[in-house]
Parts: sequence; C-alpha cells; structure tokens
Amino acid sequence: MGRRYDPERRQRIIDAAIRVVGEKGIAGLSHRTVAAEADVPLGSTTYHFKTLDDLLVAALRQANEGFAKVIASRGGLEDPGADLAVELAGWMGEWLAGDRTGVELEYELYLAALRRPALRPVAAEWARDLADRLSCRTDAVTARALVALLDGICLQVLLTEVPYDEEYAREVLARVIP
Amino acid sequence: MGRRYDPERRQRIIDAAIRVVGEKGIAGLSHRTVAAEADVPLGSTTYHFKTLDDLLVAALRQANEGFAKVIASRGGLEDPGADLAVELAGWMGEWLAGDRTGVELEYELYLAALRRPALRPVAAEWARDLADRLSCRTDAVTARALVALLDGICLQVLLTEVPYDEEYAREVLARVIP
DNA sequence: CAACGTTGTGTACGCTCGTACATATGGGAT
DNA sequence: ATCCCATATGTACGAGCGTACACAACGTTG
Repeated sequence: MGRRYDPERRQRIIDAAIRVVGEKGIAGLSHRTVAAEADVPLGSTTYHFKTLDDLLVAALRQANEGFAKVIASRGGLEDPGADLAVELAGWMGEWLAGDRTGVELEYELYLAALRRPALRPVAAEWARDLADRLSCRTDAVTARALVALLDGICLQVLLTEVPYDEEYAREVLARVIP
Repeated sequence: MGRRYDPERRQRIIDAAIRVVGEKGIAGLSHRTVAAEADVPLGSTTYHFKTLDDLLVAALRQANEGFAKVIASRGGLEDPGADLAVELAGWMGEWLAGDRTGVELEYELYLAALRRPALRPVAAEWARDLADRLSCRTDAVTARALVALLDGICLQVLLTEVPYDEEYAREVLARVIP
C-alpha cells in the first residue's frame, strides 16, 4: 500500500485543519475535508482524531501557540518604560490590518468555545496566558480588563465592519489603566 | 390539502428557528429541523426563506428586538442621576445569572456574523442601537467603549466559565467613564 | 524468525442535508 | 365568473456526512 510510518502524519492533519477552518470556517470542517487538504485517506483522520472536537482542540491549541509566538517576536510587551496603551493599540492595529483570514481563524476557534465545552479549557488558557503576560506591566484586575476590552474592540471591528480606529483604541485602553 | 392561508406561518418559522438555535446551536439549524419544530412541511420553510442565512437574519433581528425590550422594561438606563457603571454591572449580572440558553442564543447569533457577511449589518445595527442608548448618559466615544467592554466581559464569562464578578465589572466600567 | 500490536487504508452503510420541481389551492384582479 | 399568481405541499435526487470495520503493513518483542 501507500506511504507508511509517517511520524508527522498527525501534525500534518492539524495543519490541514487550520487551513480548512481559515478558508471555509468551522462549518466547512469535516473528516473528509481535512483528509483531502492533508492529502491523507479518510481513515487516517478518524484514526488520529476520533471526533472533530478532538481535532478542533488540537487546532485551537496550535493556533494559540502561533499567536503567542507573534506577540513574543514583537517586543513581547516587556519594556516597562513604554506606554502600554499605545503599545497595545498599535499591536492590535497591526494584527487587524494584516491577513484577515488569520484573524478570523483565531477568533472563530476562540468563539467556538461558546457552544463546545471541549474548547473552553483551551480558550480559558489562552485568555489567562495573555492576562499573565500583561501582569508584568500592571495589576491583575487591570490585565483582565484589558483583555476584555481588546476582545470587545476586535469584535466590533470584525462583526460590524467598522474600520479600526487606533486613536480611539489608545484612548479607551488608557482609561482602563490606572 | 392541509392548512392553508396561515398568515403567521412565516413568524412561526422564525420562532421555531430561535428555539432550535437555542437548543442545538446554529450547527443544528436546517430547513428540516425548523420545519419539524414549527410543525410545517419542509417546502414551507424553503418557500419563505430561500437560504438559511435569510432565516438567520430574521432570527437575529427578532432576538435583538426582544433584548431591546428587556432593557427598556428594566428602567431603560435613562435615569441621569444613577451611577451608570453600577447600573450596567448589575444589569449584566442579572442577564448572565438568568437563563443560560437565552444568553448563549443571543451571543451565538451575534458572533455568527464573523463568518456570515449577511448577518453583519444586523450585528452592526444592534451594537449601534446599544451605543445610542448609552449616549443619553455619556459621550459617543465612551458609549462605544462601554459596549466593547461589556461584550468582552460577557465573553470571558461565557467562554472560560469564570464566574461573573460584579464588583470587578463595576470597577473597570467606572474607569472607562470619564 | 514468528507472533503481536500499533499504525495506516479502503469501502460501505445509513443518515441528513439543500435543492428542485410538479402539483394543489384559493384570494384578488379583471 | 374567470384567470392569474402568490402561497403551500409532497416527493425525489444527488451529495456529503460520521462511523464502523475488515484488512494491510511493519516495528517490536519474545
């Protein structure tokens, strides 16, 4: 038979799932579509991931890791001298101005936790990680509030197609920081 | 043949769609499931709503109207003497403590706009309406920021299963209000 | 080298789905 | 009274779905 003992098979399936969700959304994700995208037979996807939720958990976790890497590479928010509101607003603008598919992918996976309890631990982990990262620069309550506000602002842009206004974001973020 | 000339047929289909989404989520919505829930034949749903997006638009719009009514009935946020942050935090706590199905329904319909452009105008309308309502009590920038923060706080509660902390909400909402 | 268990593969079953379409019905225009 | 057309209905088709399962390949272990 065909290719055997492919140790990265599982990883390639996750990558394919992320591409599929990015292109067609979670609604377009099925064992068959990932199989086709990853160029593996159907049985291979059902073997590695018994349910689609399992696959989604793996995909969301990997997407989060990629996102964390992007943050880290961009200075990492560690400079205690810089203005945090300015930094966050700039970073959000950069993110929203970039590849829209990637942004939608992240948020779709994140928001899917609303109806899929299996994804909630991963979503919670992600929110906590970001808050922890901000905690180096401010207190815990403010960090949580900043995460909430960032999410809310991003959602307004994504859901209502109102263009991102960096000055507005800077202004309201600054108000939350004591 | 069976029942004819049912002028409320369309409305009953929308009501059924809302019930279906509330119980099984958008993923469980189909012409067939709505037809069964509304007790009408399959052809009736496809006749009144050519696509599921059409049906979702109608459902989201109706859900928004119901929500607006709830706000209006609860004092309406019009009293200029009351503390706005306290009012909003209390109202959010009441909403999140109530029927979880209803809360999830609202947010699922709202967030679905991320991947369904057809829903975006309705989502935008809803966000604008709420901001307008708040504008009686504060300036436009603050109103928008409050909507974003409310959304972000609700999402944290819904996605991560962290219990709602009204005191925290009051505190950070107050910071946004100049 | 033989038995075994993990990993990979192909296929088929039963189900639900959106869609199309032929047909029926009766209110309103003429 | 007659015709037209929006409304309503039932059925059938093809596609895609999750799942199950028998079988193939090969590293590991004894």
